[in-house]
Amino acid sequence: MLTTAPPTERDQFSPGTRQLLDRASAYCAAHAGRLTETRRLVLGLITEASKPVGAYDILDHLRSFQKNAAPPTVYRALDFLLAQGLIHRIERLTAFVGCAHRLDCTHEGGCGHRAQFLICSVCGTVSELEEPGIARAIHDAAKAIGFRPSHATVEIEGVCAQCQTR
Amino acid sequence: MLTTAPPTERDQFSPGTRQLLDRASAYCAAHAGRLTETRRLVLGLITEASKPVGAYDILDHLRSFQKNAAPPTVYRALDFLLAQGLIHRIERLTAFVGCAHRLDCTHEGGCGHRAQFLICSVCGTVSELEEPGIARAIHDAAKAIGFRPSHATVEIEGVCAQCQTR
DNA sequence: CGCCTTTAGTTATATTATAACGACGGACAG
DNA sequence: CTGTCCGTCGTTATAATATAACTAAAGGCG
Ligand SMILES: [Zn+2]
Ligand SMILES: [Zn+2]
Ligand SMILES: [Zn+2]
Ligand SMILES: [Zn+2]
Repeated sequence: MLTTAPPTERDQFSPGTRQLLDRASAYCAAHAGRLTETRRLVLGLITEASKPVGAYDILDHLRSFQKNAAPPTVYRALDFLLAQGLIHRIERLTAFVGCAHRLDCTHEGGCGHRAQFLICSVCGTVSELEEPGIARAIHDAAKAIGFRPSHATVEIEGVCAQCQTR
Repeated sequence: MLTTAPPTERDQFSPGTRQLLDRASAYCAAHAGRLTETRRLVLGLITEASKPVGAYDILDHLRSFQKNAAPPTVYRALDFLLAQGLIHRIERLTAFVGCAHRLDCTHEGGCGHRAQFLICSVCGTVSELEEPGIARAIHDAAKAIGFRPSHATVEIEGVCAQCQTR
């Protein structure tokens, strides 16, 4: 009889996603990290989603690949991907999105990636900005009062262009 | 024998805090809200703290006044205080701070209060900014891509001036 | 192979937040 | 006065998010 092997990413992820995962794998290797099977699956699941996904949503889907996945499985993968800069956490949604820029960053090693996020309250999508003007305004305001910033969370809620036309 | 009455806010809150609570009470009355006893205690506890406080920290302290307080007790008070603009939620800390500006706002009714927060990663204090430059940069960037913003969360992590000198 | 480091499995628990329903009390119309 | 309405609160249970702690396996390397 045929054995019922668990599905692989090949069954579930689009070619575009799998290509991104391959690039991410190379990126990790170049930064002293290993995009292991679990991490790759988690990044793939986040990439395939069109909206931010919660950790337990990821866990549910991950279980279709690995039946014994548990919360630490997901959180460890998320920690790694966050450290590599391959995903972002959206604080206001307690959810995660893929980074739109990291793999295209030309600064080899420690690109100071500072993004802002636009959250559409109608369709739920999140888009990522890299506006130097915002980063500069924040930096200047902090400097003016002697505060040394290390990281800024900027999450803008509103209605996206597409949802305004409906 | 003397009855062991539970402590009142008079026993626990400083005169400055109690004065702020009186002003907040008048503010609520002017905005179709009632600063009830529980809400007043929660706002007082947040005001007395020098750092952001979590909902369950508030609950612990609230129980010294009301022994049967439960999570919904605190969260309902927090929801009210957030709606009135008397406190802010710091997303990155999952904690709450008193608003530094609201009671001084001169716009009667619906002051469009848009603040930014500086979180010191050394001492844990949070200070509130109102930088028009940051708000404008955000608004301009959103407008440029057709996004209509309704609210922006800006939380800047770093080291405060005081902690840098040590 | 033998050793060490990283990664992952497993169980339990911590932390934050909300659902649901009934009771109570003041405001107010009749 | 009295009945109704509505905002508030008490209470119990549960949902949703996240981590601690320990063990086992896997991979890199001399
Ligand atoms: Zn990014
Ligand atoms: Zn939209
Ligand atoms: Zn404020
Ligand atoms: Zn400090």
